[in-house]
Amino acid sequence: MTQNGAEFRVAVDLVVLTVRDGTLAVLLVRRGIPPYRGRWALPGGFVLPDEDLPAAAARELAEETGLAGPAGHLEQLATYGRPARDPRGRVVSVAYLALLPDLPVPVAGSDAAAARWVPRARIGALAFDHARILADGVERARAKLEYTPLATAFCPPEFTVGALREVYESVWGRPLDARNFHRKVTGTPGFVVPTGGADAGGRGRPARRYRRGPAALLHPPMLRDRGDPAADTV
Amino acid sequence: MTQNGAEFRVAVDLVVLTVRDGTLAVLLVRRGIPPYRGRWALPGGFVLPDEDLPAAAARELAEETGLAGPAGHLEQLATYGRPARDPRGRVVSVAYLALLPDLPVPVAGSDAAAARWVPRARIGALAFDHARILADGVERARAKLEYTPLATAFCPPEFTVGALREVYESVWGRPLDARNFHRKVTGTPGFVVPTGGADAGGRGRPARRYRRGPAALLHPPMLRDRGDPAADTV
DNA sequence: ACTAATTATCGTCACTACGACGAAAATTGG
DNA sequence: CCAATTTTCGTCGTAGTGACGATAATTAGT
Repeated sequence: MTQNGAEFRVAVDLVVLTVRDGTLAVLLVRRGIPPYRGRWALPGGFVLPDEDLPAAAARELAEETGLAGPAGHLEQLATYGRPARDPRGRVVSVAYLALLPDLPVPVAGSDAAAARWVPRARIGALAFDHARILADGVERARAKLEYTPLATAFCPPEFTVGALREVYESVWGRPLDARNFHRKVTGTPGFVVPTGGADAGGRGRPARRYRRGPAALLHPPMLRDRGDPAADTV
Repeated sequence: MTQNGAEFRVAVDLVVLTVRDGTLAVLLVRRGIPPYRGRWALPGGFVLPDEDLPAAAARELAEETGLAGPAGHLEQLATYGRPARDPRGRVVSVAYLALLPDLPVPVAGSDAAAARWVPRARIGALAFDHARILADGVERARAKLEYTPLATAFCPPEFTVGALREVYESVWGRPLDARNFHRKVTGTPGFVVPTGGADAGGRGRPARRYRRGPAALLHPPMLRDRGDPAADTV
């Protein structure tokens, strides 16, 4: 045990995901200052002296998206602290994963430079070790769709089974059978509850609307086939 | 985004688990200095100025157990940073989860005060927020037994199906059917591979010996019933 | 208005996996 | 030699799933 610790700065970085136009998109900001000036990076910033970690993550999320309400989902992802990960010095970054519905288009930088939704397939080099953090975040999201009703965090409060299926397909990167998916979602207790309304205006038969159900875990889980590791277009 | 971060100290704390005598046990140390002097705590310490986080965790684990080799399992758990969690000041702790076979009895403090395996059911109040960290670690271990071959990390290199079942029963806190467990373990591709040897000396029929197989994930997972939330004797 | 295309929803069927349990094999302890 | 114990192999009924057929309810096109 070391008696006295060295001094570090602590940051939070956010992996903010949404589903737009049938693909997984990530919220990125373009850095306006060195290091990595001009490079795309995950939104984030330093933790304030008396600020709790989840509060810091929520604050950064609100600053970057203009969203404050309890919509979506926010959870701690992992912590990254390689000594050389930040050229400014020893910075330990606690990464958070946020899942949001598409609607709240990021208010282009209330603070930082331009913030944009970037489809995951078109992301190039990122600043710092953010590529790794992003990869970990996407994998976490993919895994959690299996055994939690978290996919609903990508949807507005009311949604259709088809919209929920689009979330799964976008995040997992593979098509699902609409009929089996419908059976699974409506048959798993507590996953979704019907609101009574219907969703007119679409092309085909109007779909019933649902809200997120009370279940915290899906039983049994909805397993993705890992036999054929999804063609992951990075 | 905040321009300059405040200064923090960064620690690693370890949730070290093993299975002894059919129960889950946790490695604890008795604090020799304030704060919480005399209280039991998770082993841990400050990260060195140029040390990577996994390296710090591995170092503390080696210091506390005398174990250096690649036996067992070590993974990052979560990070705890409540402003008031340490009376000495702002300390952010990155917790790691370690799973070890029973054999390496902790060398009673090469550095800290007494280190001991404590059965989980007999743990009282812990220092800092270590009770919460421990609870998170146990839940992580429980969950990972479902979909990974991680239970083998609690076993020596060669083990029997019965020993592996004891691990599951100890960690989950509920009995499993020996016949169905045997079918599942030997039938899941890559979970375990037979070594050819047998385990004489026990009471009943000698059991075949196995090694950990190449699989990283179990397909399909071995789900614990969550219907009846394990009588968790805390 | 009628038809084609489209999407949602309901059903069927075969197969896998699992829980509950029987039974045989192979040992130790008395 | 017998009882107890533990391992290992089977059996049976049921739940869950993938593949896919069929029907319902709408929009787009002619």
